[in-house]
Amino acid sequence: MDKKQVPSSIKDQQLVEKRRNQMVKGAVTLFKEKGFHRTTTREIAKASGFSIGTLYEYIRTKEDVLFLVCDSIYERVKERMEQVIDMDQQSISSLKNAIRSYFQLIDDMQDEVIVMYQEVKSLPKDAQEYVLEKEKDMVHMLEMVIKNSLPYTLSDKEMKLIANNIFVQGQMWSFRRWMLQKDFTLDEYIDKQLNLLIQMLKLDEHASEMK
Amino acid sequence: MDKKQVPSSIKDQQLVEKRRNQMVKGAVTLFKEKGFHRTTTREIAKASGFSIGTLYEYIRTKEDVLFLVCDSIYERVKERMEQVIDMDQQSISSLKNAIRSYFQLIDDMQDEVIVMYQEVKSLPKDAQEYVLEKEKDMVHMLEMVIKNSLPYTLSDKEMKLIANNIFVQGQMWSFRRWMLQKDFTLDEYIDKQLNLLIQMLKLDEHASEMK
Amino acid sequence: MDKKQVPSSIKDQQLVEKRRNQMVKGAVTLFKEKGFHRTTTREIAKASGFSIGTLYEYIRTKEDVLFLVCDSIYERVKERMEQVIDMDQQSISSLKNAIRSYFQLIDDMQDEVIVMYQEVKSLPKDAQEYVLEKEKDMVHMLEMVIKNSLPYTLSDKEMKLIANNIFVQGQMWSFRRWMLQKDFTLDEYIDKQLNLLIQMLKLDEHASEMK
Amino acid sequence: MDKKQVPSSIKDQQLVEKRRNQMVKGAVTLFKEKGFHRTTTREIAKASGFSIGTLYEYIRTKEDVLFLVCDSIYERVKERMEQVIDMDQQSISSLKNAIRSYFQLIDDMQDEVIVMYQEVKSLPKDAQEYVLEKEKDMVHMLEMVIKNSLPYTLSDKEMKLIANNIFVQGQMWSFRRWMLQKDFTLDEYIDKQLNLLIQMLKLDEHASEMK
DNA sequence: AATGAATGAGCGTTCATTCAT
DNA sequence: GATGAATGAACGCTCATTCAT
Repeated sequence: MDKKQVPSSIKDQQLVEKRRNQMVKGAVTLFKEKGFHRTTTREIAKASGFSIGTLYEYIRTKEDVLFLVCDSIYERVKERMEQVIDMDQQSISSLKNAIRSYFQLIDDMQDEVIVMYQEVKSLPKDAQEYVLEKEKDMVHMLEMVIKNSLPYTLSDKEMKLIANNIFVQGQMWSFRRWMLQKDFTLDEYIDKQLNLLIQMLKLDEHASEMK
Repeated sequence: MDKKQVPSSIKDQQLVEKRRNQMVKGAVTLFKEKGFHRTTTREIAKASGFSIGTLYEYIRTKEDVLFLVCDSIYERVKERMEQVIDMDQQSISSLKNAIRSYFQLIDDMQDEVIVMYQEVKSLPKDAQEYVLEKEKDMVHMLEMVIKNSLPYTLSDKEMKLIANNIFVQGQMWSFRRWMLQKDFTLDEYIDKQLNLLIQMLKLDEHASEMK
Repeated sequence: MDKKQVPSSIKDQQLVEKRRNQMVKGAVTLFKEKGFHRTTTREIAKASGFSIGTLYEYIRTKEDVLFLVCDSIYERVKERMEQVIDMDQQSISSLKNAIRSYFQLIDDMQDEVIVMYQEVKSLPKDAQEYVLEKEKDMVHMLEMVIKNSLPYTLSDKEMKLIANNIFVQGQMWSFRRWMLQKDFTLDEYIDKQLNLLIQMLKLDEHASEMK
Repeated sequence: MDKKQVPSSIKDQQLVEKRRNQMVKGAVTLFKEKGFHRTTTREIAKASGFSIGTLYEYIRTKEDVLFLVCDSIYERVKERMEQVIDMDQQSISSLKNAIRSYFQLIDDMQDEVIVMYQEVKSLPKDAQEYVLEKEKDMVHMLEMVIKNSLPYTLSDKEMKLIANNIFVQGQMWSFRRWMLQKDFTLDEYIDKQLNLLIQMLKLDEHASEMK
């Protein structure tokens, strides 16, 4: 549950931060293109703008790079979700806005989402658990948004299920792009998914009442 | 769209078939355990019950094995879907049955679904497209089922979206098992997803009318 | 105490034997010239007459090569000692012959002795113990020879000490060659060491009596 | 034969001396534990209490450290031998005392002896020769002690041989500790070796006469 | 004089693939 | 048709050394 640390032999923490950002940026592109396993450490180093030796001053193993990438993605997703999701608001439109924002966020970070999606399983067990924990947090955020926006209550299980559905529908936009993105624009996709959601939650009727 | 061919240097087609079945059976287990990249051709040969030399009489590259595996999985999934999904029936309960069957099928083939899910991207581009085409077929089957079962019509796009949602909800049961399978039994999961679907499609009211 | 086994992925045991002999032969020369650490696996492969890939079909790690080298040296030394040392004979001249043979053997295998001497400590702990055990056996052989040849008895400790002294004096001929071999010919060295030994054991007086 | 110099870019000779002492002290411990090759320059720097950059201000190469270590060990051994060995005394007991002191000295410096023993061969050729020269000096000291203590004369070659034997018997106490030190206490070892020596030199009879 | 980030040649090892038997 | 020994390109990683600060 604690912030998992990847040790570095460099002392200057600011530099570590900076170099790792370069690294993650370079690695995401590569991982997206060829996957984690087909990407070599030398390629990562090159894409990051430094030598293989320098790369290894900031990580211990290739898997550390993957962890850093995953961690950074989640961090950024979570950060943006927090900015965008107002969990106090209690209205259908705030729910819609939150979900719309989440979908837009996923669209923004398509490459990252795809990488995460396909490569988490290449992480060592403990890193995998750490990352999964973060995913739970994010699903939980969606859960809260729905809960607070509904004019009625749902069982915990139902909440959980719906949150998972939405969460996966977001990711689906990225990893099933070959199927979806030639038939839908992002806005279309969002609108249609929201409509279905609204129907599912029977919010259309209430909407008139509340609005 | 044609049946993609993996060439073999062995003439006897029956033997080729037989050996490849052994191969797929052995490989699935290995891929499931350690993923495609961490599995060696020697391990595949051993698990298949023949030597590395023999393995290469029936395939050209390691990726051929992956293709064979993916192809076989899709074939089996599709086959079972065809058995189970009656696309002529026009009723809510037949819709429910179809989807229930699909979810059960996914539960049955969890390991295979995960392998497919995580390794398709390791396939060469052309094999990837071939396999994706099969996935489209399967989504299309779901689409047809819904279409035929609805007492009203939906736009093609909506149909497609709903079919994709259901399709992914099925897969989600496998690849998000760490999140879902400790909170839900399979039946619970199916029931709740079906309820949500029914609500979403506003079939609950019609249900009384129709049945 | 068991014959420690280095596993090979090659099945044909005769071939394994043959290849490992090539390997040991090539490696000894290299290790003598540059030491274990400065010798690369590629150099070993080349000196053995096969590719790096083939090398690794017959061993697991570089340290295995060192172990094979050490083991083979001890095996050969021991074998020759057994041939040469007649432990039943009870006479001063048989003692002399035995020790003379041992010294000649060491001279023959100078390179090997030096390698063993300098590199055992690079072996993994368990291999080290195994090899040391063999050394004990050899010292023990010397002990027996002395014991059987003496017309009087010595305490076990004294026997052990003398055997160790002789054993090390043998090795000394190799690893202090820079000091000894420009002042002594082998025969001179042997004669003088034997004389000292005879005096030490007070065998010169008895000699007249016995002979 | 000259004092071999390791150049430093630092001018202040006192500082050079001081830093190199730190360096040697740190390095001996490390070499003892893991050998020269398995010890990294970073570890040496750390154990010496300064940074890797600073380390390289006082040496040119890693091998320089090894040379400094070997040199320092020999210096200390020689120094102590000089303190302890009275080369003017002419008696058996002074011979015994000298050799006893030498053995005790070796016991004191076991780790250092082992380091020296196993790593000299890693020194560059010229440094090796320089160090070997020092060893010759030490053997020569033993030679002188024996020569002066004997009531009769021996040929130079015999002297040399005996001195070498004693020298190596000393070292043997360290590098064959696994064999000797569980069977002998240091005093036992010394006593027994001395007895054998006395017998070898036929000093037991003379002893009564002289003393 | 001291630091430590950067470098890259070079290491040990793996494994997909080939081909003589 | 089956075997498995042989190959070598390529990988992940290390570490002695340099040099700007």
